[in-house]
Amino acid sequence: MSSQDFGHIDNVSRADSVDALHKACSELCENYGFDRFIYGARIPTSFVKPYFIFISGYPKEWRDHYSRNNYMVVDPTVEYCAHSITPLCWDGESLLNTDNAEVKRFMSEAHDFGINSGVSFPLHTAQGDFAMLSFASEQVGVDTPRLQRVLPIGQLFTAYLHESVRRVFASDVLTLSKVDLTGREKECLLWATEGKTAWETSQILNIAERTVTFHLQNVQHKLGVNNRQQAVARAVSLGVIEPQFG
Amino acid sequence: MSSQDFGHIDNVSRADSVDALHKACSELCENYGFDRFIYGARIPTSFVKPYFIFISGYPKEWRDHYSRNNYMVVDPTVEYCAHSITPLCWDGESLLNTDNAEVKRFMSEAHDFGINSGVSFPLHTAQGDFAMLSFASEQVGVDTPRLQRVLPIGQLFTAYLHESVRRVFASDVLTLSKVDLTGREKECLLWATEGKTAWETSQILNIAERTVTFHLQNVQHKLGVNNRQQAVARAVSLGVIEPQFG
DNA sequence: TCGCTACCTGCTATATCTGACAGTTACCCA
DNA sequence: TGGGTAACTGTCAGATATAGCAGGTAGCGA
Repeated sequence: MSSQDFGHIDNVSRADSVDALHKACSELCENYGFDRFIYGARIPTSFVKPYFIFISGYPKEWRDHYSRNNYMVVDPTVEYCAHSITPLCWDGESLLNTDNAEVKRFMSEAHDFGINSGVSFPLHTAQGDFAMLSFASEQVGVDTPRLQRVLPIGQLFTAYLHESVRRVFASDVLTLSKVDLTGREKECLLWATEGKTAWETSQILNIAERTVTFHLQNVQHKLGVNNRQQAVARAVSLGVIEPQFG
Repeated sequence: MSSQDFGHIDNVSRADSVDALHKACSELCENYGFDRFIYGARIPTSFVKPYFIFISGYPKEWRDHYSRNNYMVVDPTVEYCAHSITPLCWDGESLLNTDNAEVKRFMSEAHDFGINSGVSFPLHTAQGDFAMLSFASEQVGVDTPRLQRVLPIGQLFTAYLHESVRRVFASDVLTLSKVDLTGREKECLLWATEGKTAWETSQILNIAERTVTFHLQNVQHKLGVNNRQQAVARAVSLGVIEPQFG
């Protein structure tokens, strides 16, 4: 861990364009002796069709092949990162020892594009975002010293990177979580997530049942959804409401 | 970043008891010149009454005072970490400059217990857990070099720590997310989160409306919930279903 | 062959939600 | 004083969910 690493963190924090973000990743990647990097994020705009953001330092041909074949659902590093919080050190060699034919094919094709080993950093946010940053090497087999060096800064860098991505990609999709509900709306929604009916909630809050449905209707409109269960799903996944501390 | 740091990571990864977890945190804390540490996690067993886990190296009196006053909802570090992904370096001095009287009181009371500055590492998981690890110092004002040293390893350590916590605290609350739904059940649930009615889902999946409600009923029973909206809320917050990659 | 699981379907009665009607009260700020 | 917002309430019709009844098929392993 050198003070130079904070230069990388600074750079990515200050980045104000996609190019600057790309450059920051690229520099860190190179600095730690990796050949390629790729960052990907999944924003839960919808469960069926979420929004994806990529910043790629991978070969374009491999990226095209990857998306054409919908490899996101096959890629074992994605599978791991989507459900974990600690970095994954991987190498094609050992991942080939799988009984899953699809994964096997995937890894051998990655090999053809010079992706042989690397490390992936998973990230999850309170707003339901899932992101990961991977550094890849042409080198076959694990290089423990290099991995040990990159692990701490990589984990930290990924967090700052994603923060900047949300800032730079200030598009509509990312402002969805900025719906602000009133206190009552949140309360009614909270009890709805707990499986209470409008009548039950009315008893809890000491108001009329009609009032509860009124607030929940307003929530539905604000979130732009069809019905109560979608409102609940959205609110939970976007972190609009969260488990209580009190 | 020294190779000794991986000793800390190793220790926490291998920990098989609360004491061992406590020891691992304590050692890292001391190693980086901090006086106190505390780890807290919120498990979304319920939105109204989630489950909390603490591993505390804070003074017992302060902890008691803290929980008696329900300071979790006041503590600005908790507020920050609950919604962010990057570490927070804080010092009582600057946090006293707030217009919020409650926060002001909180910080000055923390000061009385020797909590004057520190750093907090937030963590969020795909299973909806929120956790944070804080290191605190009696020293007033920020010590930049020390912070720069601890930032990378702290972020990484927090991830491994939380992973171990979930392993060690293998109680019922943590196994809730292990409900396994059948393929059809997940599909029906997925469309329910998208605001589709049972009839609409039946059209999408080319099955009878009755079959959709049948699967959703099974989901409700498996999750042990009262109705569809609670099923949706639970499934989303526990990560039982997630935004699609395909 | 038996038991288990996933998956599928029909009927009925009641509970609940949804949407559109039409309001009232209180508070804060310009 | 007017305008905005949050909170609150009522009625009614139609859509949807819930809960119980009672089934059927196909595949898989003991």
